[in-house]
Amino acid sequence: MKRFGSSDSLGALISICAPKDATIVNAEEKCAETNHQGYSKEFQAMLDSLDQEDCSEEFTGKKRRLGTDQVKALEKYFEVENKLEPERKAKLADELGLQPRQVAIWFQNRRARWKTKQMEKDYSLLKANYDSLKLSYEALQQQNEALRKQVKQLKAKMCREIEESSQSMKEESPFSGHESNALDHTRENKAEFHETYGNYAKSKDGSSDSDSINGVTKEDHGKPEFSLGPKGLSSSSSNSMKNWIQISDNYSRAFSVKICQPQFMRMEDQTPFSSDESCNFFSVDQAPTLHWYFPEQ
DNA sequence: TTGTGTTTTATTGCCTCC
DNA sequence: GGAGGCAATAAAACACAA
Repeated sequence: MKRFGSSDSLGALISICAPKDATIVNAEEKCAETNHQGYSKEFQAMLDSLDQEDCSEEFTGKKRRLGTDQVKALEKYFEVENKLEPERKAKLADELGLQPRQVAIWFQNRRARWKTKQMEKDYSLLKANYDSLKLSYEALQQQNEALRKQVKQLKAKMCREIEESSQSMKEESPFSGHESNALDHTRENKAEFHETYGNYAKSKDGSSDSDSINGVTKEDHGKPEFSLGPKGLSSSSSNSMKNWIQISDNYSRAFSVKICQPQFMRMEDQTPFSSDESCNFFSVDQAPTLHWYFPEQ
């Protein structure tokens, strides 16, 4: 039933369309039937009463388009249900004066068209979503870029400030010479300090040096001012030394602790110095290290 | 009128389901 | 194995610009 070529279709057409109560018959079928002999008088009379206009078009075996009303009716049925039950198909074919096969083919083609349109709709929807997403992405990218620039500027500014403060400390330092000289001076001064202040502590209460820390007794902590010793260092230079030590101490607390513990943080994330932007402010050439301050470490 | 692109109808071959 | 669906395709009908 499903398979028939164009030669078969005429025979199938004739066999199908021996209508008992058909009111509408396709012109193609009508013409075919007209040419066929052996129908009852009643059927022949019905055929004769059919629209002569349609029959005047000689059937050439070519395709014919469905009528507007037929298409409208089929569309209406398609809206309700896009697949046909065999009974419904037969009924519809009967109502519209078409072969059941024609109805089936029409539905099949209609489903194909619907699918294509649906795919186009889906594509448009997806494209719209994609475009919207792309716009958001680009906006975020621009925002990201602006923030990166800002971070870069802030890093540079911070570096400059650190460099400036480092420079000012360098100028303020009593050890303007090479670091090794500074270290020598420090050791020398420390020895003097030990000698002088240690003796002072001993002479004061006769106690041993055990209560003193690096020559400074517990009681001496918090003293507003003290002298490093009578030999070689004046009062003003010792003040300067004390200030330098204080500044350096604060400085090391403020920066070196973080910088010397890279295992706890990502430098590029948590310090203003990325690997390529580091100011190297602890380098020998630029600023004094604090080795001299704790030579035993 | 004609060439060309689009739409519609119909066929074919393959697949799945019962 | 038959019925029916689907994808691919052929071919006719139609629309329209040149």
